[in-house]
Formats: sequence, C-alpha cells, structure tokens
Amino acid sequence: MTLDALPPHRGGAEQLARLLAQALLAGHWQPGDVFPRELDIGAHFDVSRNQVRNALTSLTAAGLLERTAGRGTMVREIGDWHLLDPLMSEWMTGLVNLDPQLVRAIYAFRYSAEPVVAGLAAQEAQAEDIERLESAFTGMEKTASSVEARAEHAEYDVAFHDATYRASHNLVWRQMGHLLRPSIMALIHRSQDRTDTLDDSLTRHRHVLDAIRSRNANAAETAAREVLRRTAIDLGIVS
Amino acid sequence: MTLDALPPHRGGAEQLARLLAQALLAGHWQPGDVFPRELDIGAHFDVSRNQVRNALTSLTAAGLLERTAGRGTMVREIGDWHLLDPLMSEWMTGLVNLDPQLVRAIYAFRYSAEPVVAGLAAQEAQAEDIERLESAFTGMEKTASSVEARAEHAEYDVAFHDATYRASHNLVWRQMGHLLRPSIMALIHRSQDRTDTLDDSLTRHRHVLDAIRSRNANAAETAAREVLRRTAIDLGIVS
DNA sequence: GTCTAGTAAATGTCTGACATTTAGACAAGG
DNA sequence: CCTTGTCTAAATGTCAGACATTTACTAGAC
Repeated sequence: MTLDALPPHRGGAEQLARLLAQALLAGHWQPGDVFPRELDIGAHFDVSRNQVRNALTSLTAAGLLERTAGRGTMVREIGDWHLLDPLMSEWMTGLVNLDPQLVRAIYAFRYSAEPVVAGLAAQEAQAEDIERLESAFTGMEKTASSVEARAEHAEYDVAFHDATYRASHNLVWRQMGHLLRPSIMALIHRSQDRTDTLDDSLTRHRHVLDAIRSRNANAAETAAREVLRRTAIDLGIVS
Repeated sequence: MTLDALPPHRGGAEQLARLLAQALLAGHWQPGDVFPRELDIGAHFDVSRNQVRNALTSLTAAGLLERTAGRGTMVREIGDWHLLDPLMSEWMTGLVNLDPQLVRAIYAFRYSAEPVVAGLAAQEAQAEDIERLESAFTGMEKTASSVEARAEHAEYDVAFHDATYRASHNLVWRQMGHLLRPSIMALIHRSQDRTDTLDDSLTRHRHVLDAIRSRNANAAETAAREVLRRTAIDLGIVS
C-alpha cells in the first residue's frame, strides 16, 4: 500500500497522525506490512521529518506500529492495538468504515461490561452523577424527534453512557468511557433512524436512569442489558 | 517538589521516563503542580534535551502531564491518568509505594470485572487457552512451597489471570490484562507469604481452571470471585 | 559452504538556532 | 481607576543538518 490514496493534510503533526491512524484502522495496510519510510512520508505530505516522527511516535505508542532502527516500520496485528488508548477512540470516532471486527469486539465488551457498570453506578452514584444522567437523558429526549439532530442526539447518548461509567466511581471503569464514543457514533452510519426505533431506545435508557436513581443494582443491570440489545439491532449485529 | 530526591539514571529516554513516571505515581508531585522545565531536567540528569522531550512525551501521552507552550508542564489529576495504557502498567509494576487509592481502584475493578471475564472464558475458551491456563497453574503449584520463589510464583499468577482474559476471545478484555501485573505484583510486598495462605489461593485458582475447563460459566464466575476475595485479604483491603 | 568484512538503508540521537505561545510588568489613554 | 496596548522574559514547539546505531544484504576469502 502506498500513500497515494491518502488525501493531503493541513495542520500539525496531530492531523498527520490522525490521517495515518485512520488509514491503518480502515485496513489500508495489512499486519506485517512495511510502513512507508519517514522521508517518503515527509516528501509526500511536504512536512518536516520532525512532524513525521512525532506522528509516528503517537501511532507507535498506540500499538499500531512497531519501529526498529535499521529495519524500518512495520504494521502490528490488531490484537496488539491499544484499543483503550483515548487517542485510538478519537481516531476511531468519525471513521465511517471502521473494521466490522472492531465494532463487534467493542459491542461484545460493552454487552458484558456495561450491566456490571450500571449495577455499580446504582450503588455508588452521588447527586451530581444523577444530575449528569438526567441532563443527558433530557437531551436525548429533545433531539429524538427530528432527523437533522441525530448527531446531537448521539452526543447526548455518549454523555449518558459516559455518566454511567463515571457514576461507578471507579478510576478504571471511568477510563473505559472513551470507548463509548466510537461505538455510539457508529450507530449514526448504520441505523435507520426510524422514529419507533428511537422511541424504543429512549424507553430503555429511561429504565436505566430510573434504576440507578432508585439505587436498584439488579434492575440497573437488567435495564443496561436491554439498552444494549437495542443497540445490537441498530448496529446490525443481530437482526 | 524538586528533582534532588530522585536517583541518577543510566540508559536512554525510556529509563528516564520510568524514573519520572514512578516519582509521579508515588505522589512526589501534587496535581496542579508545575513540573520542572526541560532544561533543568536535562541538567540534573546530564542528558540531552532530546531525551528529556522524548520522556516527557511518553508521560504526556499517558495523561500524567499537560504541557503548554509558554506556560510549562503541569501535573494532571489522578482521574485523568490513562490507567489502561500498557506503559502505565509497566511503570506501576515494581513500584513499592504504589498509591493505596490506585491499588484499591484496580482491585475494585477486578472484583467487578473478572467474574464476568471468567464466565466469558468458560464459554469461549479453545484448547490452546486451556493449555495456557494449565501451564500457568502448574507453575503456580511448583513455586508455592518455597519462599525464595515468590517472584516466580507471582509471574505464574499473572500468567494465569492473563490467560483468563485472553480466553475471553475479546480484543478489549484482552487489552485489560496489562492491569494484572501491577495488581498482582503488589501482593509480593504486602502479603505474608504464609504457606496456608498460598495453599488457599491455589485451591481457589484450581476451581476457576476446572470451571473453565468444564465450560461452566456460572461456576467460573463464582470461582473467580472467590479468588479475588482471597486477593483482597492478601492486599490488606479487607481483614 | 561457511564465515567475515563491507556496504547501503533505515531509524535514533545530538546540537544549535529559531518560532510560537504565555504570563507578567508597565505605561499611556480613556 | 480601569482598560488597553506593548514590550520583555521564559517556557515549550519546530526546524535543519550532521552524525550514530542498528539491521539486512552482498561479495569474497578460505
């Protein structure tokens, strides 16, 4: 794979890193492939070697690449990617052609983890956590009816789930909230946005909110599982 | 906080990064504190500015620091740390005075997550996963009796739990295995290494292995919870 | 054939200079 | 008094070039 298919870029090393990372995430290179050399990348995008090195440092830190002096840069296999790195979440967000394998893996993770997290949230939530959840939920309600607000709706959706993770009051679970954005944003491109679909989703989210508010851990677990069943349908994982 | 309390270092930027990161993890600086300037660090450790910048880049990527041109480098609060970054796990491993707040947070996470993971493992494990688990378990058995093999025993312990996460056959859960090493290594410094303690731990691990081998998800969940109850005692979280 | 030296090519490092951003001091003008 | 603008110092960010180190490959010597 060459660089020719990639669009030009403007801006610093961050933009360049995003560009290259998204190309990798979209599968433009296969694991084990050799990645272009620093000088070639710099020549192609007309940036200094420093910028290239900074960008490649990010990709290496995220586990996407492996660099060895003398040999060059190689693409690592998907199992080595640091899916929990916030930078990865940022790169995955907004990527239309995210690898279906990744979408399924993240969904499967959420399906097993989020009920537990919701249960913890029901036990640990403070007043401010409830407020965050309510605020996100009312935002979802307001943006559910109009089609053009679907991006905004997704943001409130992310905020709702992120608030759930934060309400668990555990530093580790909280970090995992980063994964929510790419997972939920993938819904925009794959779901039909039918009104009854969104209504159903809203109802299920309301059950989670109610369960956490009433500090009922078991109910929260069940409700979170129901939300994710709905999500699976919208993601096209089950029919 | 100054740099004076830190030991000298040998080796490249990685060693320097580890040194500074461990100082941060041990709480030598408070959130919001200004971190020493690049030139001061370089002068103190007698390394080039390049090395310093490379080290600081790692710490920034891990969410430990925030750097702004003109202002300087500031220490971020613990909630912003990327606890799931493999580099963080590496830095935490072997740190004797790991912040008790972190130890508890990681333990609480494992207590809520690992039963689920063990359940998944019971459903998804392949032959090679079982082999890994058995190999790690027999290693734990062999090293349980002698006191001087406790470090080796801890390695097998890590391998056992890591094999459990891998057996879930989920890319995200698998990434989380990195957290196990610091958590389990903390046991070495805090537990008494009494023989009956290790025997009890071994028995509980065996139950997890048996449950996964017989593909009994519920039993695996319960057994994993029992292992972690034992861990909590050894970590001094409960008495 | 096998070992060895040599060479090319890639990433890693150093250095010095310069650019950019920020915070603060200070003075002019309303 | 307060605001505004400008200047300066200090910190991180960027660049360019030379050099160091590692790696893979090749060509000979024996």
